[in-house]
Amino acid sequence: MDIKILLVEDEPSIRDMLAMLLEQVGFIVQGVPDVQMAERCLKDNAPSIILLDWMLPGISGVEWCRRLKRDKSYSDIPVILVSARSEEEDKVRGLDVGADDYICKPFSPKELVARIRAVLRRSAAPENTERIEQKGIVLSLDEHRLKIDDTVVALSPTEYRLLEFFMTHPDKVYSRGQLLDHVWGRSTYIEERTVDVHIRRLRKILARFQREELVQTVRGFGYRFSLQGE
Amino acid sequence: MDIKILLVEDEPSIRDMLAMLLEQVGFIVQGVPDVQMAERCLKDNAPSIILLDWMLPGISGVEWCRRLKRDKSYSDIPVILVSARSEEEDKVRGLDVGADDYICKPFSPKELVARIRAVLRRSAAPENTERIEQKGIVLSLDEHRLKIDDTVVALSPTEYRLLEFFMTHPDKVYSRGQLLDHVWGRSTYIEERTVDVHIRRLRKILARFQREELVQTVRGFGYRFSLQGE
DNA sequence: AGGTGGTGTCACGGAACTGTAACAATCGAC
DNA sequence: GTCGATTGTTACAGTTCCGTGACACCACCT
Repeated sequence: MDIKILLVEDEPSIRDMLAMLLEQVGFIVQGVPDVQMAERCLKDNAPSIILLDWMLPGISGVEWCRRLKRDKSYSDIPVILVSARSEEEDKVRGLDVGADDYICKPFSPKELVARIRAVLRRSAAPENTERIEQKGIVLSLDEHRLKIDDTVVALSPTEYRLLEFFMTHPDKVYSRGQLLDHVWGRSTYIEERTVDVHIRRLRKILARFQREELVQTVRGFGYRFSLQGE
Repeated sequence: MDIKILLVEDEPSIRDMLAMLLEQVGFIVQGVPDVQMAERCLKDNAPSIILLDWMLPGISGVEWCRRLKRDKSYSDIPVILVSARSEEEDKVRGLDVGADDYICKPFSPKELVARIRAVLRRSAAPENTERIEQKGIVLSLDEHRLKIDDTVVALSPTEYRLLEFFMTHPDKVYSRGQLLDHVWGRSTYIEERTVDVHIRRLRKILARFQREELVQTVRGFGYRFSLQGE
């Protein structure tokens, strides 16, 4: 899961330093010096979060933040305001422009990273409160628990995701590549044969409850989770 | 049904801004600069909720909150404490004093409104009594006390809040990040692994009463407080 | 000042998980 | 039936994840 940060900071030395720091932690950083450039990146790159300097030449960061948050199409991108001044008035004004967090220079790298993670964590994840039931197999997503015939069954994370995907997409054939995309996530590079092994592991578990036939092989294409027998 | 907010904040600019913000959302706001004025409003207006600045001239917000919560006739009015960043560490004390929630400047308007609604919803719900009981474990919320098998057990504030959260949200998996949000509060930036340590401490206490299995690890996702065994 | 309890962080080690290779079994076309 | 292609199965090593104890720091109390 790639996280793209749009870093808006006019002072080149600071910008570069921050970019380096953030890339080192694993983020993908696009650094720009002003709001004009930032707006272009916004459309092209769809950043996950914006790190925005308070003071900027031309349109200030605060002002841009306010506009962003008013704009329906961008208001859900979290913004962290970065301020040089550490004084009261900033905090006060920080309130009403809709920034999701606020950090004052000087700050420690650790604090910055932690705050970015916290903001991202918060803005993501509307709570998942579903419950899938098929053939006596009950997957309750919020409890993260699998029950077959009223018996609790332990699953490894991958097995769980694989089964979840199958149960939400029954009776349809998926190639190994598609399964990798959906269960492992797009940007992973894994041997397709690995899917076979996980299918095997899942089957082994289902076999304990005479549900082996649910996961079917479609030779030459992939696998299918079939509710109607055969 | 109109919701009346009593806003206690000494700094006029902040007070006005908050008042405007809240009125815009549809609340009725009465803003006052200190505790003396606040007490008068309390009697005249019967506010639905109090938004209380931490630092106030004369009697501090914290102190007043403590008194309010001791006073039977007012203890059921919910209080949200508002604190400047520098006082962030005092969060624990804030909740110990009986405040229903706590929010740090700077915060987004969205967050503030969300918290007000959440607190109101919570205090309106009749199910939120001052007592939670599960499996022989009794949390008396008003006393901040824990009893297991009729034995009083000492808990640190964090342990208490963690257990309280678990007991009010049983059988559901929470990631470390979600636990940080709910138990430590948003606007904290703490290492996620710290959650592990507190889980460990809580388990250690529960183990003294053969309740270890209540707190379960869900590998790759988080933790769960499970009432149904296994 | 010194003591105490609470808290966040770190480092270490062990356990669980997972990808891969290697081999066995099966299928389908001829 | 034979043969190549495809899939099933197993073992194993590398990696990730989690539990645990230790420790430093801070607020508070005496």
